[in-house]
Amino acid sequence: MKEDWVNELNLFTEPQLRSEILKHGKVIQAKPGDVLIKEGQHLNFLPIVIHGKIRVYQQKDDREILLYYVGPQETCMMSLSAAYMDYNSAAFGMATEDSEILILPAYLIADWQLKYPSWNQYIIRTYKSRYDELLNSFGSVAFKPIALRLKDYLLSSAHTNNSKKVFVSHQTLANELGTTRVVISRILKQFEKEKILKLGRGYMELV
Amino acid sequence: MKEDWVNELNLFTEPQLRSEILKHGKVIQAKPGDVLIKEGQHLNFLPIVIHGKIRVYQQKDDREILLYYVGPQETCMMSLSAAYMDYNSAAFGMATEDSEILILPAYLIADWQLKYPSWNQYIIRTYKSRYDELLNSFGSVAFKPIALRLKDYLLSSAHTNNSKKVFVSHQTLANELGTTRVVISRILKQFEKEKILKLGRGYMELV
DNA sequence: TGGTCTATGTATCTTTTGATACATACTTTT
DNA sequence: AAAAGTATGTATCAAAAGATACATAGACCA
Repeated sequence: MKEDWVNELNLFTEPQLRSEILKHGKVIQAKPGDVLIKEGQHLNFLPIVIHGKIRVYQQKDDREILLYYVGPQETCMMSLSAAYMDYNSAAFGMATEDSEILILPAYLIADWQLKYPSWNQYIIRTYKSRYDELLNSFGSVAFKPIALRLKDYLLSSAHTNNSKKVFVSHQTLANELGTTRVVISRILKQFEKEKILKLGRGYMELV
Repeated sequence: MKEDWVNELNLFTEPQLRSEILKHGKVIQAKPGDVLIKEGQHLNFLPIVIHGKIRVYQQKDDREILLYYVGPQETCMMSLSAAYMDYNSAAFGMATEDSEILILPAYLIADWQLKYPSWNQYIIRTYKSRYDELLNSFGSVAFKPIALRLKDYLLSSAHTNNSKKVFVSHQTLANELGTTRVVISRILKQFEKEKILKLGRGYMELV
């Protein structure tokens, strides 16, 4: 049934808002690796993830660095900014899982902001949590050596998946942290010597 | 006359909002060097700068790094976040000029958000512009060598003041960019050799 | 089974950044 | 003018991070 996904996004309480979303929104599918948003791209829509996950990152030359992931019910800051001003995206957005994404036309957002309190709340919360997240990352990049950021990343990853095993390649870690593969391999090997973890192919196990 | 400062903040159009601000707000004075907000501090107020400037920065050990400046009519993200959740500040706020600051109780903010469109706009714009700013800084810290960030800083500083002369000490530059004085001195001397600028005591002149 | 792709290990060298120490010189205070 | 404080110049050494190159090994495929 068509309303399924509106119900899953049980964020928006006003019936009228829900019907507006139904009316104006489209749902698209994305596969892992699909780049939905490119840096510099002009955005006239707001994506809200229904299922799946989008990785938002910056890129320079052959380096990249993670900004955040957009999970179910969440949306992307870049697009939000674009909706208010006439703005271009400052980052890339790529699906990392099979995803279903609700696409809303940007011009509606400012409107809804005033009309629907639950939408208003949603926008504010998005800004707030993304800002805090970015602030955290900023502090880390500015003050922490890569080895420490790597350790933090692995611990948080293990915690999220509730498993000591983290399945990720060195190259991917490099991309998340904004450095190169060799640097990651070197540090991981050091960690192994310090008995902090054990290395395998395609994964590592924390101890 | 008491309403003077409300009129100067010609951001808020609703008469009722203006009178609420007058009723609940207090104006405080700050001198250069006054630390208004400390990292970790619990915030239950929202500061809006009327005159002057507040420097918002992070600190770790003896290092610090600039997040942004809060100028007239602007407010501080940390406090905004604190107003919605029960949050602590993630940064320091210090006056860098003689400043007049309007202090609003945090509990009013969520209320006003729904009642007054101009307040709503103000909050959203604040989040948006601060977020973009921080994103920019993040990209710089992640990808650019210090020498380049220093050059950017000086150029932007010269542009803002509309003068080729930038009056700032090496130590201050180090604090803005998150590094140490020696590093700055070294790079500046290099710039001088490359005829990019001339150094003086307490200032430098771009060419 | 051989070939290809991906992931990892590692050595070497360079660059960038940081830490420490000390000297010099200008400014402000007493 | 002497003293104290602030700003700058610079040498030396160490650590962190990056660049390049190449080797090995598992995974996957034809």
